[in-house]
Amino acid sequence: MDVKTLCLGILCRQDASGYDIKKHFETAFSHFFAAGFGSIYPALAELSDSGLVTCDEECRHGKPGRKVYRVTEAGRQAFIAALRETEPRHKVRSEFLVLMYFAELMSTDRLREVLDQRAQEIENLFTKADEFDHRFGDPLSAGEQFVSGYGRALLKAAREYIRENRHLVENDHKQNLTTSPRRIRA
Amino acid sequence: MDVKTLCLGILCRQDASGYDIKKHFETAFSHFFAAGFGSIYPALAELSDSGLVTCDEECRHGKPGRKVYRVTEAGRQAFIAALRETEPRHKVRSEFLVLMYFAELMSTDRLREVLDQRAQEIENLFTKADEFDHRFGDPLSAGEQFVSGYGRALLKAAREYIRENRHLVENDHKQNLTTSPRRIRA
DNA sequence: ACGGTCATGTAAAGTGTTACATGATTAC
DNA sequence: GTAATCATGTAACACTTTACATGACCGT
Repeated sequence: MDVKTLCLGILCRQDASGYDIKKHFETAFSHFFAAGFGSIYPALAELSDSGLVTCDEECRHGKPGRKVYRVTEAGRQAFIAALRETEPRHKVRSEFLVLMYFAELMSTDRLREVLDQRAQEIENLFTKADEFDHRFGDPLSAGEQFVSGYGRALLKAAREYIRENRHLVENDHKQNLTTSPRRIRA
Repeated sequence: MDVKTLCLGILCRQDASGYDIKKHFETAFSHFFAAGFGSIYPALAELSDSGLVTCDEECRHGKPGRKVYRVTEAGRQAFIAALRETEPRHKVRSEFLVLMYFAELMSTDRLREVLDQRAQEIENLFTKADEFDHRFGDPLSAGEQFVSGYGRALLKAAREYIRENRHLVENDHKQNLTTSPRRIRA
């Protein structure tokens, strides 16, 4: 599922500008999807061209002019069709785990730094999740509740695991970094 | 961190062919990094060109000729440097969670199907993790243990969360899909 | 004044995915 | 015999990331 389709989905919930949509990615979608302006603005232009959304430009004396997009009936149907066809994949790409995997090739100091940084990042994500859940305004939909709880549950598991197992990599007393053992193919 | 660097890392542990490296991505790295042949083979060619690895081609009467790569001292140092400089990011891209987020726009049947599929996928990943841990041959390194345990811990959390919370989205009694409520910007 | 937020957009570069093309060997 | 696994590689395509370019408004 690409950014274009996600934008369409967000617009099925509420009218929004590109900037609003970016905010949505950073809050509601933060723990399972990322998108930058460089993906969002072209996506909105394409959606507009194909008639899946319409665009009202607010007149402002300044240059840019805030553009508020609204989904059309065709757009809504297209998104519902996309939901029917999308494979429910789930992919992780973790440089953090790569570093842990190669712990033997890293200094203890660097390992500690990386683990602390990751632990801190997890705490920040908890805070962000709290802010999202307790924002006032609309109550959370069932989907939002499920997804928010999911993120929280995995965050909790990650925090606990790191706390209890960081010693596995930190206490790894290394010999010589340049001659650490290599396996020979059988 | 790109596929090229990861290939270099894998080669710091053991000599391998492109095919072997693909296997490594599918087993040891499966829950935190993915790479296909279309990334791996060009990466190995580039590593070879820049002198970070050498290549022994096994002569075979057939055409392809298995190529076994070996890291050079320069390559080893380059990888260790990469480990020092790599930011410990951790990104998820989950179409599954996107679907859950938009549960209101999906039929209960489709939601059940998606949840069952995800649950099954998680079970498969547990099986794969077991196979990886209990393979004979080399015992797991500290890094491998940490990463394998991490994957397992998060898998467990995901399984439990889905079991206990799928009702949130499944029991969402929908009215009319085409006119479900939309929020208006404040 | 200055920093943060609001606001839009383009272009190039980087990276990965998919499909294609080929063929031997091994296990059932 | 036939399917799976072993084995390499290219080319086109899709998509995202990053850097650039611009500027108003609001709070302190």
